[in-house]
Amino acid sequence: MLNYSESLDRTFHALADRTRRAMVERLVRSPASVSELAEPFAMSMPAVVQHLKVLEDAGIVTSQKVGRVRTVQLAPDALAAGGEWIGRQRLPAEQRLDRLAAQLIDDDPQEH
Amino acid sequence: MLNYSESLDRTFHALADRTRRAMVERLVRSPASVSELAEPFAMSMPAVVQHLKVLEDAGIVTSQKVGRVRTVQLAPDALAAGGEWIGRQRLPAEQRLDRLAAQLIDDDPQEH
DNA sequence: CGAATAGTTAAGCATCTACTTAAGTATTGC
DNA sequence: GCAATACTTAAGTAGATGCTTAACTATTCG
Repeated sequence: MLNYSESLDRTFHALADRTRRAMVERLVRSPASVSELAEPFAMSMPAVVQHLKVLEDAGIVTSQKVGRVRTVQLAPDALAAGGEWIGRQRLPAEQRLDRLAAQLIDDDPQEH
Repeated sequence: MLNYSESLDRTFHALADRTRRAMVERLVRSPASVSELAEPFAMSMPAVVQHLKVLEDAGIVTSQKVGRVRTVQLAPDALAAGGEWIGRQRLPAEQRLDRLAAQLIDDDPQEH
């Protein structure tokens, strides 16, 4: 198992490339083959496969090959750790506003 | 102004390094000088300054120099765009669970 | 079987990244 | 003024990254 920091390194590094983000956005809709994922990009097949490897090493996608087709899908909670890390880095001022908002909603649920 | 994709590139790239993430975590507590930020790391001052430049180029921190001291602080909503992008990439299955949870809370606020 | 399809492997290359050391420039305190 | 402090600038380097082309393997279809 990877340590937490290394895992965040890989997650954020994987997301730091627009091609890979576009692949993730596509995979939110449904799983896809490597060719389907390659189709929108003016890029060789090996390049696409290398991007997929980065996503897979980061635990963002999983894949399995059936026959000659590899199907790639988003891992459940793929981006949870990254999202949570970001969520934690809020200025105290913002956190206070968040708590205030949460409290208003809690106190008076029928008003929102 | 940068386009959205380029801005996400920089944000996620900035966060893909544990040294820079540690700096962000430190800055959540309060603004700090370059030397204060450098202190936890076994790294030369120029290396630290280069990391800060990456964070600043990504819009995650801002800084200004007064006298010989440069003070660095987290930008308000520094990570908002990155957090929102991640938030959007949820499998439909997870989104359904989220909506279910939200609905349960809305329907029955005193029960949680 | 033989051709088309889907992906894989290997090698090479320009550029970027995360450092380093060395030398410089403003401030500030004595 | 002069030394200490707090950066800053410049130049260099090993290794990672994002591609490429070429050649290969496995599977499916007619």
